[in-house]
Amino acid sequence: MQDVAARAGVSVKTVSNVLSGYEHVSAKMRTRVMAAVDELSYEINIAARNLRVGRTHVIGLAIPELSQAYFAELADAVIRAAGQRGYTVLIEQTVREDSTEISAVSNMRKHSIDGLIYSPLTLAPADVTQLNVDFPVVVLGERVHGSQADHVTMSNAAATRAATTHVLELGRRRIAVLGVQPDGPVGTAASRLQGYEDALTSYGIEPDPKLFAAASLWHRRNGVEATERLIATGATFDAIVCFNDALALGALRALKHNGLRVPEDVSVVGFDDIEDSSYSTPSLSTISPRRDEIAQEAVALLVERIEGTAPSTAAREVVTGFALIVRESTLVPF
Amino acid sequence: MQDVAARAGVSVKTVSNVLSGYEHVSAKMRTRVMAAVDELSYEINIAARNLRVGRTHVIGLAIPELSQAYFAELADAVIRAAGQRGYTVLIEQTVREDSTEISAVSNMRKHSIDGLIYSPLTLAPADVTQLNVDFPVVVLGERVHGSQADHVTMSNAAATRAATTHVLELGRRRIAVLGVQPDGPVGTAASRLQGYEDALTSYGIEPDPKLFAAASLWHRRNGVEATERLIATGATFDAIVCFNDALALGALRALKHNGLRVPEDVSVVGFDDIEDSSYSTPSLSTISPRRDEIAQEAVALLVERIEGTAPSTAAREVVTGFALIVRESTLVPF
DNA sequence: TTTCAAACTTACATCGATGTAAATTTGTAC
DNA sequence: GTACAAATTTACATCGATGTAAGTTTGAAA
Repeated sequence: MQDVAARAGVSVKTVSNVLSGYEHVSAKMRTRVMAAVDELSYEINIAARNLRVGRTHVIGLAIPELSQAYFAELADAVIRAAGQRGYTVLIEQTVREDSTEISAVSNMRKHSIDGLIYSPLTLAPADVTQLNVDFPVVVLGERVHGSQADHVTMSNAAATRAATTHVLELGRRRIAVLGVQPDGPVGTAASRLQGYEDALTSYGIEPDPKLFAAASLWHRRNGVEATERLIATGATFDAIVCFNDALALGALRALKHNGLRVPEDVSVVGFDDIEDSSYSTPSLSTISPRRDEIAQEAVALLVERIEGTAPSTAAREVVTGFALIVRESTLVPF
Repeated sequence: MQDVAARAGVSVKTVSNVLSGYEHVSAKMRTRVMAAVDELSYEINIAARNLRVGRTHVIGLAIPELSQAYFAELADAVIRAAGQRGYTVLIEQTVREDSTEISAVSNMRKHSIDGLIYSPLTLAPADVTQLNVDFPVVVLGERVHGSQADHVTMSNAAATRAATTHVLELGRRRIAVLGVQPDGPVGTAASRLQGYEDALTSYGIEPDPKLFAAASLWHRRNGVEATERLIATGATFDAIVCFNDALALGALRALKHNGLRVPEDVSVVGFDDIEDSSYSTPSLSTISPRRDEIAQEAVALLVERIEGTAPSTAAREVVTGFALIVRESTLVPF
């Protein structure tokens, strides 16, 4: 920066002012400095700036696993949203095969991020309060009592109700549900189960625990296993509401394997609208969350906290929309 | 750090030595310092260390798109491999919808990473030499003449030859190929095309350009479109070798849509072994690269360069293995 | 007891930017 | 021509760690 200042014939501070976008800099100075910057192909030292300013313009994104399509697509959306605001994203995977440590942020990086977007999966969002970090956190998922953090969530209950109502309208009445948490209702799974039960109830149907298929993880594998188990119990069903698309794709696989046709014998509906859902055989009806909207809102809330421009210190909750996408897996009426 | 030193009754430098793992520190001192660290729940300031040391222990990973399953799974593997060596990964997406800029590393972050793992897709790896960065780079893909960078690659040609030979052994003879680059052979696509042609030739079959289905991008969408186009030309074929799984999954969809049965009428084989391939209908035969091996090798090479422990300055090339996974899409003999 | 290396301390410069505050120049309106 | 705000400069401290180099203590071997 010294060199640039010398070359442009201005002071070091002026160069700094130009590069950090200080308001009161004349256009003349700005061009002169930028010319010198170009000539010397100077690039500012981020580490020094970080040290001095105390900010890194990096935000963390804590997700269970990048290899799950939903989270990969979410990460993509968050990276783009953050990029628009001049922030870089550091991804932390919270489900790790190599250690028992499930801290959302490795201690090493605690002080190199300005804030965190935290997407817990089956974890109860109460864990958020245990994060114990000194930067702002935005949680993806419904707000829980006592949480100080901002939350961005979709209407899980309403969306699952819509999905369930959709198959009810097709005339299905024995509707299984896939993805129930075996250890009692928490977080996202609890809300989705609520939506499912509400829909049934409003059709005068009593939810039947025999049609609850548990899955602690929501991978394809678990969808296959849970569906096989459900079939093995001898329970009869004519539809499956799945708590995410991976489970649903696994279910499709297991149903076919057992000679059940989709959608003729069983309607299947998923949740997430990951890319695969459009291309599976049959293609999957699902709930499409507004991923970009979620990402934008989460980044916006977080950046407001980081930069101190949030209107109030009270925890906020943003609820994003969803859409029911009807594809082949629920196409044929009963 | 001052406070910790005072609390432990040692000098600041000793604290620094303990925390940075300096060799000549007695166990007594180490425990004493660590106790003080715990009591004050002190955490070292990364920004200051970065500034002083000139390293960040962050490596960049430049991939086309995180939302593509292959790259998400690769990123996952790289993050784990890097984590084992004490490095954090910063992901850069090189295909961006929002700008024309396709620089592998945004200038802002150029100086906050110690090295880069670069996975070009359709780009010719020659672009690597234009990267013009002052840190080491490891390229995923075959080494090109003149490249100074280390390369980690799988045997693309051999793997595609194996895939093609597999369908030849089933008795298929009119074998289409999906994913050919429309603008001439470059990079990965070129190697895979070579392997396909080699396999045909060794069976005494002349490659037929009418069976070349071009796709500039390798998404499911392009697989559908290219397959539809291929069918529309009226060309007859009894197998499709696809340059990646997304294309293959798109092809499965298009074939079904056109009343062609897989594997009875057409054998389909993919490349990458992404998770979906096991769960599609029919499940997809494919080439499984050793993703973990690729990630481990790439990180190892890069870290050696960063830390100056590489045995020589000459560019190295590591070739990783692969496996042919046979599933339903190539199950029935002709 | 002597000797020498390892362990540790001390003091200070340094990495490269930005904040502060006071001083000076420039520019515009009256 | 004066007044005043904006633009700019200057000088320096500072963010929090680590490298250097010289000096002191400790401990084990000769």
